[in-house]
Amino acid sequence: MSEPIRAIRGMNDILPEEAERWEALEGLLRDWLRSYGYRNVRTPVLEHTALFRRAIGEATDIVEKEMYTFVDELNQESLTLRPEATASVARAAVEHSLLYGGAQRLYYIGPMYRHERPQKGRYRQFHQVGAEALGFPGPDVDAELLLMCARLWDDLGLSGFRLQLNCLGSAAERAVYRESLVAYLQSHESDLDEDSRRRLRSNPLRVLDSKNPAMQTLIAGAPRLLDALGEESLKHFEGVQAILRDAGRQYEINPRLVRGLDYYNLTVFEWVTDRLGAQGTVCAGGRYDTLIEQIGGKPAPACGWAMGMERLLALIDVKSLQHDRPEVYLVNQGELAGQFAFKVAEKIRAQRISVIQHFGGESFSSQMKKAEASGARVAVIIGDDEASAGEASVRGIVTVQRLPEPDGIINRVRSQERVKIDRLPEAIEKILKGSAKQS
RNA sequence: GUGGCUGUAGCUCAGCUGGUAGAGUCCCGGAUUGUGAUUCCGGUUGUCGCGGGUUCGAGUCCCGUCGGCCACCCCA
Repeated sequence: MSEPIRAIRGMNDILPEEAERWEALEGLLRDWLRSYGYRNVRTPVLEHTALFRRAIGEATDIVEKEMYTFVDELNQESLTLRPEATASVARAAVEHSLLYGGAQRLYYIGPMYRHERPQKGRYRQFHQVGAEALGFPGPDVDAELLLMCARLWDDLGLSGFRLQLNCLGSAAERAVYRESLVAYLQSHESDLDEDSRRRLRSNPLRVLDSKNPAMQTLIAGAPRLLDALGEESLKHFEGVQAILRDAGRQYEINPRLVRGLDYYNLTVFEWVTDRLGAQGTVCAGGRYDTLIEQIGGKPAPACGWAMGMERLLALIDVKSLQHDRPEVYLVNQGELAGQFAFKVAEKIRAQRISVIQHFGGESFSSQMKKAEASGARVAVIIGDDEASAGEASVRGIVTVQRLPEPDGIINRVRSQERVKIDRLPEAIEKILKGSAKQS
């Protein structure tokens, strides 16, 4: 045997059992997004590297060390697997003049790629659902984007989320603040840890994000960005908060909430939970009013968030997303019956009833076991008898719990009907309706 | 990228201070020659992650390597 080829580290196969949960969640998310007027966009997973360098920022961790970037040998272009999709959506909006007809509410669902060491809630290929509201300047969209999340948590039965909010102001305000922060940090440079010293030069605001306990008193004493903001920024921030308060939604202001991507301004936020270990952020985003202009479009305000699908799924009760099961299992034995089974199966499927056709000619006994294990509610049974008569037997399947009966035998005598195949769909429907009533 | 823990059947795991690789589950056949539970009988599951070393002998000890998990870091 030759060496088996394995999947790439941090990139997971999603097998049927789990894929069913994914499909159920995706369906639910699409309905939810549509109910707020968000429309689907699908952009390529591969983009020119320059897009992310320009949008996310050269000095960010994502761009510096986490991107899957390679040169396409055929034409010597530098390409990158998208580490996030906001840049792509903005690019697509600019490229196709999507905002010409007014503001747009958009959403996407799909895989993203970051070369990080895998751990719980963090993979190299992971999936995000994201909403982007392009062309809306006011705090009302910011609030809508937050309130819709709150509603999703309610719909999914999830509790324990905390909403953290902050306001980053404008680029000009941050530049002024940055100077006072750098001055403060430099005066305490000897107390800074190695990471913070590096960031002091590259991205000083990120120092505030440090989780190092030894740094906390120093950070607490630093000048606050909120104090450096002008009237307009504060008014926008207050506008968002007013709507949240009015809706009765709790939030906390975290003045140290900075984001890892450079394009954010004004409102930034994170929904966090303590049920996921170290990767507790399930949804995060904010306003990015300068991004569209930065990538070459006509200036337009924008706001959005992204949610980690793997993290979301990890929080959702397994049972709340139901299994797919076929309606009919088609038992057949014998050569003639095997041929006839194809005709019977198609006859049933023509009525939009799902059928699993048994292959392999095992004993009736073992085929009936498989029928029950499949979760089907009806068994259609064909032997050569039925096949030569153009008929099929129909039998309801009752799922029995595995409890030992007093006499050791479970009575499974069920009515079994033998019908011409033209009458088969109605015979099946009758049983399906009957068992639906029972459950 | 750094650290800790970990790797035995498809899955869950046992395997003592080195001495012939095991159990449960799952799957298949039969008891039941055309029908689902339980039970019983029989059967298939393995380069013990990989490579090297020590030894008469390694699943077990040592070194390396790869994968997994968790944390740092980062973020969704």
